[in-house]
Amino acid sequence: MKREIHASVKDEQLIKKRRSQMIRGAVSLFKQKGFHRTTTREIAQASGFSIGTLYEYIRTKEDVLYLVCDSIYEEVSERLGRMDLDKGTLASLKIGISHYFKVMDDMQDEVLVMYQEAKALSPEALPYVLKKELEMVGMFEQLINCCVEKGELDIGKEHQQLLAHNIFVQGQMWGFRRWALKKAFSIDDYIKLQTDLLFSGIKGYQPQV
Amino acid sequence: MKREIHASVKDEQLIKKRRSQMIRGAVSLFKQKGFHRTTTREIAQASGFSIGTLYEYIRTKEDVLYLVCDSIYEEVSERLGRMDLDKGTLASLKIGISHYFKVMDDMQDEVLVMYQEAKALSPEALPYVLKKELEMVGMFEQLINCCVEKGELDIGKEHQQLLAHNIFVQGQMWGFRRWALKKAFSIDDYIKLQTDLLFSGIKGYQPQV
Amino acid sequence: MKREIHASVKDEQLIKKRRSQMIRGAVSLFKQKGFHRTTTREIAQASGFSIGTLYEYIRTKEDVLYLVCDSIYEEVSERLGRMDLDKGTLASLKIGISHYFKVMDDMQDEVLVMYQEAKALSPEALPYVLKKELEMVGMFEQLINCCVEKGELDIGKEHQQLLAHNIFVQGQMWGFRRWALKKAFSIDDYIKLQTDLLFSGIKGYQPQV
Amino acid sequence: MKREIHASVKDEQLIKKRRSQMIRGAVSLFKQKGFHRTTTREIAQASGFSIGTLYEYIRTKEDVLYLVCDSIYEEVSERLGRMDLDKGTLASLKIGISHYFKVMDDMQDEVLVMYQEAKALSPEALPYVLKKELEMVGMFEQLINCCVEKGELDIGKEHQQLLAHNIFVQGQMWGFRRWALKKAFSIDDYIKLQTDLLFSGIKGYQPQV
DNA sequence: GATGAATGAGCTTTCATTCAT
DNA sequence: AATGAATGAAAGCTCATTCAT
Repeated sequence: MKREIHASVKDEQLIKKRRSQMIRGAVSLFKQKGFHRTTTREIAQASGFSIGTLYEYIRTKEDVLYLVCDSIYEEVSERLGRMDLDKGTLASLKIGISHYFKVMDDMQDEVLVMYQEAKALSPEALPYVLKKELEMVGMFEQLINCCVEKGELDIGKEHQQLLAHNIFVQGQMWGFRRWALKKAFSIDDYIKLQTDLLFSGIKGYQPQV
Repeated sequence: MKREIHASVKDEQLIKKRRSQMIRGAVSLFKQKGFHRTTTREIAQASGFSIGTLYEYIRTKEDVLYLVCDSIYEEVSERLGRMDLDKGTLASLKIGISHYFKVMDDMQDEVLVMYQEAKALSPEALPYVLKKELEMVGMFEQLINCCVEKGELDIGKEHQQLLAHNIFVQGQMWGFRRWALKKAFSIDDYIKLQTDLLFSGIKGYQPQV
Repeated sequence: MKREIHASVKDEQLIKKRRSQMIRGAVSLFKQKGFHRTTTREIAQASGFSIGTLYEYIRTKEDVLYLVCDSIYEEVSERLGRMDLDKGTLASLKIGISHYFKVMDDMQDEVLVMYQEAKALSPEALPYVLKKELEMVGMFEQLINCCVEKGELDIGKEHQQLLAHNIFVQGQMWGFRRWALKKAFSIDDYIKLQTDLLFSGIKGYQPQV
Repeated sequence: MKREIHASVKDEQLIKKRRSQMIRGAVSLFKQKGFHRTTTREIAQASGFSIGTLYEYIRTKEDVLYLVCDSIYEEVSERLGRMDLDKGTLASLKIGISHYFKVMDDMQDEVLVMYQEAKALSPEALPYVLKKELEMVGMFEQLINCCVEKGELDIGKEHQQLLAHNIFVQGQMWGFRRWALKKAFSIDDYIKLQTDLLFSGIKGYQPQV
């Protein structure tokens, strides 16, 4: 599933180093002007090497986008992976959400970039990215499901699944709607308020059958 | 605030007609390939006229995007505007949400386009679009606030505001995450489940101070 | 030699009127932005009618340039034609020059336009314009030649011919170098000084054989 | 004052070479069809490289015109600069004029191009070109002024200034009126006759006060 | 392994001209 | 006779990609 991006250069160490320079440069450019308005020359320059060198490590401009997206998911996954998914307490769920939201806050720019540019990936690369997303949603589903199994939570399968999506989107939302949210809330406010809404719902309401 | 897009043609009736052809054509193309990968010639062709004619009704390619975004907001606003915002019952809030989600379902393609391409608008056009978004979020805030004032709901100002954002984003989410959601839910499922989650929260949870 | 510019309209009176509107509008535009940077739409607008009407009175954009050039020559010729070419006195030559320079001063804009844009005429139209120029140079030659024949002047055929060219060009020069000349001289200064230089030459010089 | 034309290429040697190819190609095209009727593709082709390469060495089509004008002035200035401006004898003035006219003869095409197209330069570039012209006129003024100071010539400041302009324009005139002058004169005839007219004036004339 | 000059397909936009009304 | 909407060839310019050094 994971696409191997072709490099002409053999030295794996070097590839890693150059690509990391590349990703850093590209994220900063994509953030400012988006993928389409950024030229390969600019990416090369921001990466600290020449256009010729850039093409020693990728085959097409889209490869850069893929590398960027991949690296972002990698980092998010990695940071979320540290959570204990199987505790099965509401407290641990709450901690998980809070942790995720904080990661999203740290990676605002990256999230924004991915959010806006991922659709520019080719039809071959897109599925991999979407799969990664589902994996992450899956983490929240697992977190929630454990609570249900431990009897801490009483919601159906479908509610669980949608809840996981909601949490995931609310994390991203902090990134892509920050033009509106940041005016009103700090990240800590945001975490507190979202948690309240998620957990307590709206008082007095009874779901109808 | 609203930008007037310049047309060389004088006949207002005709401008309206041609622009609506243009928007229809453009939405369908942007949906498939995005704004940047769509050429002006393709837009002209999809609109049913020549490239020369296209430019009689706009000045730049970006004008097309603006017209598309504007028309989408116009339609969404118009359809939401029919809701009764001041009833102040939970039932009316629920109906409002359901109504909004259904509009989002009807306009999936348009929403997706706007969602992904709005950021390609120039810095001059963007504020207008964002303002429109806030207006719509504002509608939900009002809907919620009425319930609070009528004593049907007991949540603070900030929770109200964030709740409005959440509802708004959940509507869009049905459009931009349909690759994942549609597999699991119909729009009616989606409405039912989201309403449940919004209103009942997660049973057993007590917000901490 | 003179090109008939085709008009779809029959009424000769009207053709004359419309074309004169056209020339007035075009001169003012060509002056500002040159022939190539002026659009036919602008010409139509400046003439007070629609683009469709413009094309009822010409066949191509170049026709407008031709009409402009022709009308300028017409006016210059007509005004110069009033001079008495056969008096044969130095005084009358001086008067002729002064008269011509004043015409050039009155018609600065037109002269500038013609000067800069005539070369844009098609190979078919150019000869007519050049012929007109030679006619005008010919007037000065005649003026000079009369003086020679009356014994007022003692210069050879070739000197006569070149002198006529010089006078002609010095008239135009007042138009096309006004960015430099106007800073230093009024038109009356200019006439006085040029006449001095033309007639007295440089004191103390003896032409060598 | 002098505009630096931007090049993407860094090798200064190469820039020089390519631009000289470019100027040669462009002059030949501008001569035939003028600046506006010449396309950038044609310029590239005439220069011996691709359109892409052309734009590595300039930013806009107008840059080509500027480079052409600049190079012409450079060459004319350089060749005139070799004259001894401070000798102060009529003979040296005569030699200067003759030298200048010969330069103009050698550079007929270039002069014609500059003459007809310079006005197409942008308002930012034009002043530089005009300044160059005044510098060259200034050379003749100096040449003349030395003669006056050495007592070889007896004309006032204003006559000196205008005389310099006349000489300058007569040089250009050999280029831009060659359609008429070449029929009658060789360059040597032209030099001889113009010198006669300039220096001896018209016999028998007495300037009036 | 690094460089950057060269390439040309392809893009947006303009505008002279036509023709149905 | 007048109008102005429609047309599309053609223009200027960009930029992803290649490849000789």
